[in-house]
Amino acid sequence: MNAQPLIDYFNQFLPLSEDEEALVRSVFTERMIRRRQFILQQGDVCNHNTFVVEGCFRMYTIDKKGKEHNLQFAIENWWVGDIGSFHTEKPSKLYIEALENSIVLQCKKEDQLKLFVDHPKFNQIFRVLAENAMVSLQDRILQNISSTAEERYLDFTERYPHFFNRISNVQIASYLGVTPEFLSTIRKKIVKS
Amino acid sequence: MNAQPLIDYFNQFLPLSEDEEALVRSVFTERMIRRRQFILQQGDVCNHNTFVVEGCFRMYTIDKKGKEHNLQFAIENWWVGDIGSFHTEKPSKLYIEALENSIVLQCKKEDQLKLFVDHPKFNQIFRVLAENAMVSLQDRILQNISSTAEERYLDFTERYPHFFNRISNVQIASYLGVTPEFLSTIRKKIVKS
DNA sequence: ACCATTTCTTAATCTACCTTATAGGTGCGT
DNA sequence: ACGCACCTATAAGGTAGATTAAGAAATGGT
Repeated sequence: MNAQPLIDYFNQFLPLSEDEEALVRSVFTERMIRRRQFILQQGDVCNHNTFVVEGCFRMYTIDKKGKEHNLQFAIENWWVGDIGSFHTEKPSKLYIEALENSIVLQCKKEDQLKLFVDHPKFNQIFRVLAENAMVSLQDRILQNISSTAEERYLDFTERYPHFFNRISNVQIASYLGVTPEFLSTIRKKIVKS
Repeated sequence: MNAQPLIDYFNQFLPLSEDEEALVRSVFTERMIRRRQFILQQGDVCNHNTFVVEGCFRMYTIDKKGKEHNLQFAIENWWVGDIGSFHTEKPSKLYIEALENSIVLQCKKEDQLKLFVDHPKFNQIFRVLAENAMVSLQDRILQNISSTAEERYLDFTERYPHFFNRISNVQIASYLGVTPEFLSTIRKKIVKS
């Protein structure tokens, strides 16, 4: 079990003491997830907070018409989980599925609370993480209500160049909120110009 | 100067000690904002975190074509501010404008940091606030990529019934990402059915 | 090495939503 | 009472993007 990537990650924000590092090691457990495997399914309560060490995930929902809509991708050094369900302990509306064979570090809800109580520094780290997430979510909303699909696609390729060659266009289309067919015509138009 | 609404608000999350209440009183200052007045303009750095005691605000951006797009409204007991700019101290792309004569409580960046350092409890409160905000932002993104304008409007009226009679349809249309004309036809259709 | 599945593309038709324009309504200041 | 600014409604024509269908290319499992 190797929690080092997560400890390195935390140290970027705020250097951890030996104690705190030990606590992280004791609280997070490593798991291998195979491609197509789910770590959360609609109807389940999200009991774990998940840090991606290696691999790739998508978090999505299925609407009344049966269509999937990607809310978020997560690769190395990203967090993934349904925070709403995690907090309220209500059933999630989301699925989280591995797009590649992956390695994650997971922490149960009660253990994460222990982290916050015993070492307030983690409150600060997770506050900053949540605030950063807010900023990018706000950006994305602004984009959704103010840009065309083409502009959103171009921005996506610039903002997430590593996702781009790793995630299929079907998944990217679902993230951008367009059909794969229309993404295809967008791509053709961009290549031409 | 009356910080009681804010103190009541904090107490809902986590009861404050006398010390902490005093700190809140010393760190937040009251301001009256008149209708049409701005508390943030594009290009300025967002130096304050703002809690709305009374009144109503909208936070919006202006795109390259000169169109306004509402990102958020804020009424009593809501926070408003550009967190991205607040953190990075980079110029904001956003405007925050009062839609009604309003009363707010504001706190400077360095004072808020003091709050976090002196009383870690505020780290926890603001972590929970940020996480809650994340959840509703995620919901909104899912809605934007999966629903029609009519569905989004109906959801808005259910989710925010108090906004609804207080904010003009022009502003609501801008929040939903449609033109006021199209919102008008949506409303007509809903009344009919 | 093979078949099955998924992925990408192209094209025709269709719909949600935008644009522009016009007109009536409502509140507010003087 | 009047004019002015702002908000809402209606309608015609236009465009971004959806839907359906069908074929080609790539990928994966066994």
